[in-house]
Amino acid sequence: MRKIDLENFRIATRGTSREINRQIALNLIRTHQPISRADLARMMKVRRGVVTVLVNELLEERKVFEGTTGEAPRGRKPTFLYIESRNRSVVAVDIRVSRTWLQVADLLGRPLAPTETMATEREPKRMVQALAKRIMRLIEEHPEAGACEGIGVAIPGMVDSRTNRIIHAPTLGWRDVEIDQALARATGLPVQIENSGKACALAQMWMARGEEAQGDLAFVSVSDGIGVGIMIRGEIVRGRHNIAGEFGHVPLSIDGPRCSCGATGCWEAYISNLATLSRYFGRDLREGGPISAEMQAFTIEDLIARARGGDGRAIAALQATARYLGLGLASIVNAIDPSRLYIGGEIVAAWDLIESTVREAMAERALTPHNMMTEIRVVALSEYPRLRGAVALVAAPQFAAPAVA
Amino acid sequence: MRKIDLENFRIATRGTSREINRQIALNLIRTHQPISRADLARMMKVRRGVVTVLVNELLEERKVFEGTTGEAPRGRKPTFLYIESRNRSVVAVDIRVSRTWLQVADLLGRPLAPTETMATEREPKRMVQALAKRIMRLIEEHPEAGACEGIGVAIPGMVDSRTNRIIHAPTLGWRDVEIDQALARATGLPVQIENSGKACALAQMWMARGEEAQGDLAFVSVSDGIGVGIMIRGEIVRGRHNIAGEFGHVPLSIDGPRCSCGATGCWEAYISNLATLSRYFGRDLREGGPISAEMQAFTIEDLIARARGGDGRAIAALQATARYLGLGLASIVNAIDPSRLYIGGEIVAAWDLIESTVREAMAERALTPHNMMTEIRVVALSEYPRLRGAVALVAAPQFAAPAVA
DNA sequence: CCTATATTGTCCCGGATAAAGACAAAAGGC
DNA sequence: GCCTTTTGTCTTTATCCGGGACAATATAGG
Repeated sequence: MRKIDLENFRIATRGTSREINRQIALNLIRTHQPISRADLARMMKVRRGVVTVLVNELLEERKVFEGTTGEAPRGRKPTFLYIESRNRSVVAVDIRVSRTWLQVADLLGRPLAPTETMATEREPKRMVQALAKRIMRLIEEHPEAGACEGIGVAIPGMVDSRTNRIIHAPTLGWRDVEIDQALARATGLPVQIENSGKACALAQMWMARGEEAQGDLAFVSVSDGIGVGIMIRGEIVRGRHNIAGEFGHVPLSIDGPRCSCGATGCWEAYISNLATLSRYFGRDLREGGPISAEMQAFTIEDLIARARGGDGRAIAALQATARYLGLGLASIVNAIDPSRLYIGGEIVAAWDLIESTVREAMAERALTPHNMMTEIRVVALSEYPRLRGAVALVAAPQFAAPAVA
Repeated sequence: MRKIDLENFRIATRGTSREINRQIALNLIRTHQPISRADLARMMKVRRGVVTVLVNELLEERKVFEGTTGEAPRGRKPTFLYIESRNRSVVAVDIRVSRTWLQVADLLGRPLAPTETMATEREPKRMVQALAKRIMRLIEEHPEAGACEGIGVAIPGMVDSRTNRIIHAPTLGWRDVEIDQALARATGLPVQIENSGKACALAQMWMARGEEAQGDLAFVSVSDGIGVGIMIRGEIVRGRHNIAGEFGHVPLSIDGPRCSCGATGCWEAYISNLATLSRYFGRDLREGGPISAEMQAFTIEDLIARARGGDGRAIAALQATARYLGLGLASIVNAIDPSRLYIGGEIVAAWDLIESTVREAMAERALTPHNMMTEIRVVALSEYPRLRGAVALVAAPQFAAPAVA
């Protein structure tokens, strides 16, 4: 039951019904392709006549195309409909401190070329220039991908959803930076920019099929920082300043270790990669002492390898992180009660080692038996969730529900 | 940007546009009454002809009525439209351990009779009988209120939103209890039942005017327990099992005092009335020792009175609670980024004493300057937020946006 | 009192849409 | 060759928004 926003509503006009039904049809084709007009009509519970009209419009707009004719046990054979994803591509960009990843994908998120990387320039203007150059080259090198419909950029920081400015990206050291318009000018393409946690959550919702596409979800990315994106009723939870979802800075213990945000005892201070490595090297989490050269050169992947090799201290460090991960997940579960949690980040490579600890910790604090059992899905690094998120930034709006009432 | 729920969508039919526009008109009348057809047309940016048709339907359904003619500097005088709230009433019920409150109100939440109370029976079946009897008497005693359209019940516990069963109400000691159907049978009226935090949030959103009706909000009720309700995009955040919003059991410190939920260090364990009183009486929060007879007879109102009288220990206890209240609010602000926070409960009687402490603590952990400044509104006990919430349970659905796509 | 002007509310017609059903097209079985 | 089944298109009808005309009502000014 939704209240109508009386400061910002949209009257239904003559075209509204058509718009709604066309978008439903488009989405059913997206999730069920290949599909015939007759099947569409059955799913939508309308007459085939209506579907014919809707599909004709979608064909004319080149949003779908007619493919092969299918098989039927009797009667006329159906002509299959598909989303027009040929000749329509998206460039996805994932900017992080360590490196920047790029990918060309189609509108449904399927990669059209191997993932590439480039160095991340710390100076925003130089970064935009380098990025634009790289994107143009990428597009030229892949003419088979077809016309690029836009660039999606995932950023480890807060983005103003109205102006698209980067308000603050702590790890990059960017504050109040505008890159979307500069990038759009340099490439001549529309640019969508969003916080990476929110982008990941968006992709999980839009690219899921069947059961997984249902219900609310939270995406938790465990990396240098903790990125969280929340989808409720098919929408990103943004809040007033588009900074909702910062569960990384909800405390586990208000007098816990110091966090990069200035507060103490944030979840992030317990489970970031730095926190896990610090535990292994015996660095004082609470005071945040100097980082040794040895630790500097050591990655979370190295630590996981040592844990698999039987290194007791590595195992202990991982298990401690796992426990705190589970305790924090319980906070999300109690606050949002999502249907599913997605976990990404380097640490999922050790999921088989930590899963039981995570679940136990979560069960400790989850309020109800149902809550304790909340499904957890691991998103492997090889799935490039942030790049998929960046694709979704461009692709999802084309399939979104029309705003009405 | 919303994703269409493909398992549960609604096609637009011939009547859909009309349904949408009629509901927009109804809501504009609700928030702007008295209002003329011509003004409605201007607000909706449609021709007056369309409004005439919509309003005629609303008149026929007895949802609005034509009142006096207004004044105009020139030209034909407008006939004002009003929501039909005469002859349509709601019975609101707020069940709590200590007592049960009742009120008769009109559809817009305006009280039609003084609030009444009755004892709360601990046995559900007996409670339903007593409640039904009391409600029938209340309706008989107030024939001027008009036909009762339903009973709204606010409960300090978790309610299954599908079946309307009370899953667990810890303070009442109820577990898996069904009272809505029994109450409906006994009274012959439709019954809506909901968690009191969610009901309060619903009322704040639906009964607000102007600026206050905009944006997302969270309602925090500080009492025996901590009830939280969250409204995002005009909808209650329910989650999968209708238990979302339990920020009361998000920790401030995982090794903090024991909480009634079984976990330790929950926000509730720091700021519930019991926690504040325990601080005053020097009772060990961490171990949760026995409650002295003196403390048993002492209420939070008594403590506030002593603080106002200059009792240093009372002031300290209140300030400690205020600080923890602010720290927990920061969690909500970081997680949801609402436009406004509403605070209810007995402690708001001391708001002038604790406000600065609350805001300082909130600022300590809020992530951005904007976040720190999140508006806080105090809801006095005399406004009976839970009763208003119970009214909203019955009234709001009549004004809700039609579910489409 | 009459006229011009302004405002409100109603009515009618045209174009767009969904609903229902008829019809053509296509394929297999007897 | 005819019947049945299935797909997809086309036509008709009722509903609804969009636009404009028009009546009703009130004020200002001569």
